[in-house]
Amino acid sequence: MNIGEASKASKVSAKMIRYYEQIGLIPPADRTDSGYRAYTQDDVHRLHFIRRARDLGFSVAEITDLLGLWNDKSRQSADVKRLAQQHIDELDRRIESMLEMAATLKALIRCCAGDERPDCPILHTLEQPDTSDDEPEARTGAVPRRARASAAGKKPRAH
Amino acid sequence: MNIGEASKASKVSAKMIRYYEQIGLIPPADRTDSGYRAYTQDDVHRLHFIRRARDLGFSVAEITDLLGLWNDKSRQSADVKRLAQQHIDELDRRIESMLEMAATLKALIRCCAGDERPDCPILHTLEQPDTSDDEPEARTGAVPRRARASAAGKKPRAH
DNA sequence: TTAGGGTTTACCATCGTGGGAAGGTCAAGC
DNA sequence: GCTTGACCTTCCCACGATGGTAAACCCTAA
Repeated sequence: MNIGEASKASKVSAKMIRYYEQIGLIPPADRTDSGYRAYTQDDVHRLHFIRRARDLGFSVAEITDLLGLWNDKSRQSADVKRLAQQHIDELDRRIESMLEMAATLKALIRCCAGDERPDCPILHTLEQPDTSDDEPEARTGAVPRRARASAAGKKPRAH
Repeated sequence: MNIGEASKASKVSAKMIRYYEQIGLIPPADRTDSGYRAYTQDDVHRLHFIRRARDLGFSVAEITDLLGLWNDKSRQSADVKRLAQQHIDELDRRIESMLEMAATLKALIRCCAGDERPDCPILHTLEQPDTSDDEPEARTGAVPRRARASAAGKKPRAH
């Protein structure tokens, strides 16, 4: 099977298939005499597995581990569960971070007239030298802004 | 003020300050005779504005617009509100996408024994050739998997 | 045989951030 | 004065996952 056919069958772009091979996520494909990559059903199966894991937001690094477990017939399901749980935790962290951003913005937007006048609490707030929590560390149970920001949007998925 | 002091005061790293200057988000800083960048209180103020906007998840491109409005004393608050609303919409889309991923994973995890045996519904599901909706287009009101994936995690914020 | 489509590699871009090297500058202490 | 350490400068590289393009090669059907 050509890379194009494998791509269609697995729903992974040819570009990405070559990339996955390059970074070692998948083993180098067999080649025809003329240098074309040749794929088997099993290869497509693995690519599709990858594709579905990506759709669930797993990073390539995490998928490396998932593939390892997938191929390990003596795996312990606890290991898979732990990987998945870690990923869920990460997702939850990022969701939480974005919810906070959105909540802050929604609160600001509610106070903005949104008319022809220049006064705007949104800009006003961005301008303020730290309104709510400012003193460096601790006090309330609020998540440190730094942490919020860091957790915000790693692992892009724009294909 | 040195770039180091401006960095501390604005909570924007020196690296980022230079980068923002390079991409034109902020005007080139004045220089001392020896070539050091020199910042005023106003410059720090602007950097801090940027920092706060980044913390709310605005991209540099969006902040360009926000800064434009900030400097425009004859702005209409409606314009600011529209920008903010668009950003909220984008955040909501990404949150929704990640919630779906997390929900799927949580459902799978509930079915995983998590013990020493190899059987695992998580791997099993990743292995399946598209369980629920498979036929190419439309049918239920489900969001196309493609769209979900694309909206997943743009705009990283890892500093 | 030729035309059109698929494939190969190689490079560039994204976006925002950090890291580091090589060299210049400044201020404090001797 | 000179040294030392902290700072600054520019320039390049890396990340992660993906898309784009270009030049060259291959395959197949007409």
